[in-house]
Amino acid sequence: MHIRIERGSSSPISRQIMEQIRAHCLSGTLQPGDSLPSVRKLATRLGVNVNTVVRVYERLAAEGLVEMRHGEGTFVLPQSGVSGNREQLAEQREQLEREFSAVVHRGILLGLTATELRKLLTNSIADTRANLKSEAVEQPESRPVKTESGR
Amino acid sequence: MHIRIERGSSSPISRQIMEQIRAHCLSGTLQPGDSLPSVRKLATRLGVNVNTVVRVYERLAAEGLVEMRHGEGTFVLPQSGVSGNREQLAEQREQLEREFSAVVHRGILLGLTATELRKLLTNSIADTRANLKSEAVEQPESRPVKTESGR
Amino acid sequence: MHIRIERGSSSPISRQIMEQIRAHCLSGTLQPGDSLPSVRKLATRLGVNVNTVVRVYERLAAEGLVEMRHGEGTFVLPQSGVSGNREQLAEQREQLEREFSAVVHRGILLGLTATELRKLLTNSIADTRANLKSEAVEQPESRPVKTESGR
Amino acid sequence: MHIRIERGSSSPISRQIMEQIRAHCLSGTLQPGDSLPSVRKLATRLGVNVNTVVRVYERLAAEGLVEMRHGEGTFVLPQSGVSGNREQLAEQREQLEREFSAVVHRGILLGLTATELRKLLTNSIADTRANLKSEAVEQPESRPVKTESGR
DNA sequence: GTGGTCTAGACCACG
DNA sequence: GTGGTCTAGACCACA
Repeated sequence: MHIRIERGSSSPISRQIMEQIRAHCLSGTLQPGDSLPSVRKLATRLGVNVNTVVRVYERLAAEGLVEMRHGEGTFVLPQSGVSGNREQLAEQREQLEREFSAVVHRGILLGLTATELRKLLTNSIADTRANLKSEAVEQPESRPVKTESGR
Repeated sequence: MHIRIERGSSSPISRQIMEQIRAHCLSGTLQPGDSLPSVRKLATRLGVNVNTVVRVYERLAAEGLVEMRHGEGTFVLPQSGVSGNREQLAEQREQLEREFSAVVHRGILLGLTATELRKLLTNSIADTRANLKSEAVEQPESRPVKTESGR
Repeated sequence: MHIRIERGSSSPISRQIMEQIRAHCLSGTLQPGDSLPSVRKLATRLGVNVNTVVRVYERLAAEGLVEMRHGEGTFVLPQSGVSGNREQLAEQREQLEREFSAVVHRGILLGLTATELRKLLTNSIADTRANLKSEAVEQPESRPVKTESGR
Repeated sequence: MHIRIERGSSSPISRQIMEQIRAHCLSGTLQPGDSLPSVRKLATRLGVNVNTVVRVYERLAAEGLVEMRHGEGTFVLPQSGVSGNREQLAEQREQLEREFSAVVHRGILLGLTATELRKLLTNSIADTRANLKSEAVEQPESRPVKTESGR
C-alpha cells in the first residue's frame, strides 16, 4: 500500500494519509479483510509520530471503513450501507475533481500554459504509476526510515 | 481579481486566498500600484470572516508584496529584491507542481484513468479562462491614486 | 454541566467523560444548540490534559452528537436518525444496567449484604442530587483547578 | 467459582476477572488451599485468550493471594500480613463503593429514577444469588491437596 | 507483537 | 478567545 506525503503542503499530514487510505479502500486496492500496516510501522515508514497515525486509524474506524482489533491489528471492513461504497467513491471523486480544478486555476494564475499543464499531468501520471508498480515488487518492510530527503 | 475558495478543502481558507492573491501579483494580473479590494468587501464577497482577510493582507504585507495604507486601502508594491519576483514565481510554481502531482496521485488511487484526468484538465482550463474573461469586463474595482488626503 | 471523574477507576478517564456528556445529551440536560465548555476549560476544570478532552469531543462529534465549530466552540446537535435519540437512550440505559448489575455482583462477592447495598444506593442517589443541585446555583467558572484532593 | 464478565464494559476483561477472584478470596468463597481452575479451563469457559488469564493469575500471585505451582495448578494462599485480608477487604469495598456510586451517578444522568434504581438493585441481588446458588451444586472443581509430587 | 490511553508542550488557524 | 495538528515519550492491555 503506497502512501505519499507532502510535508510542506497546507493540508495536514494526517488528512493526507487518511484520504489516501480511504482511496485505497474505496477503489479496491485494499480489500475487505486486508490488514493495514500496524500503527507503529506506518508511523516509522512515513516518518511521522505514532499518534498521528493512531488518529488517522481512529477516524477511519469511526467512518466504518476499517476496524481496529486490540492486539491483532487494523482491518478493512466490508462496506455497510445500501449502495455500499459506490456512493462514497463518487463523493470522493467529486471532491478530488474540485481540488484538481482549484490547483489548475492557481497554476494558470501563476502563468502556466495549457501545454505546460498537460506535460505536468503526463509526468505526474507516469510517476504515480512507477511508484505503484515498484511497490508491487517491493521487498517486504525494508524501507529506510526518516531519510532527510525531500522535506 | 477573481478568487475562488474551496470550502471542503483540506487547505485552510486563508491560505487559499493568500496563494491566489500572490499568484495574481507574481503573474502580473495585479500590477504594482493596483489596489486590492477592501478587507470587508473581500470578506463579504467570499463569505469568510473579516479577520481572516485581515490576516491574509497582513502576511502579504509582511512578505513585501503589498502595502496597507491606513485609511486608504491595500496596494500592490513594485518588486523589491534584485531578481525580484522571478525567484518567488519559480518557488510558487514548484510548490504548485508538487500539489498538482499529489492530487493526480490521489486521483489515480481513486481509480481515475489517464483519459479521465486529461479530460478533467481540459475542462478545468476552460472553466478558469471563462472566469478570468468574464471578470475582465467587470467594473475595474475603483483604484484610488495615492491621494495625500487624511494622514 | 456536572461531570465527575473517578481517577482510580479501571475505565479510562476519557471514556468516563464521554459517557457522562453523552448521558447529558441524550437525557436532555444538554439541549440541541447548547454549547459545551471549551476544550481547555473542561480540561482544567477536571484536571486532565487538553488532548484527552479533545479526543472525547472528537469522538462525540464522530457519533453525530455534537459539532465542533472552529474558533467558535462545541455545540450539541439536534438528533438525526429516524427514531432520534430514543433508541440511543435505551441502549445506554441497558448498558448501564449491565454495569450496575456487575458492580452489585462484585459487591455481594465482597460480602456486602442487601441492606448495605440499599443504604449505599440511597446515599449515592442523595450525593448525586446534591451535586446536581449545587451546580444549578453555581457561580459561573470560579472552580478551583487541580486540587490534590480525592485522587 | 462463578465469574461473570461484561464484554462491552469499559473496564478491561482481565481486571474484571482479577477483581472477582480477589473478591472470592477475600470474602471466603475461596478458602486457603482451594485450587483455582486451570488457566486453560477458565480461559475457555470465559471465552477469553489464555494469556489474559495467565496474566491475571500472575498478578494475583504477585499480590500474595494465590500461588502458582508449576505442573500442579494455582492455589489460594493463607493470608500473610498481620491484619491479613481485613485491610484488603476494606480497601476493595471502598473501591467498590466508589464504582457503585459512579454508576448510580451515570444512571441518574440517563434519567433513571430512584424507584427504578431500587428495582434494579433488587433484581441484581436476586440474580447474583441465583447464580451463586446454582453454582454451589456444581462439581467442586477438583481440589488437589498439596501433593509433594513433581517439584 | 498489536492497539489504547494519557501527559506535556508547541505552533497554527479561525472569529 | 475558540478548535486543530503535531511531537515525544510513558505506561497499560490484549493475543
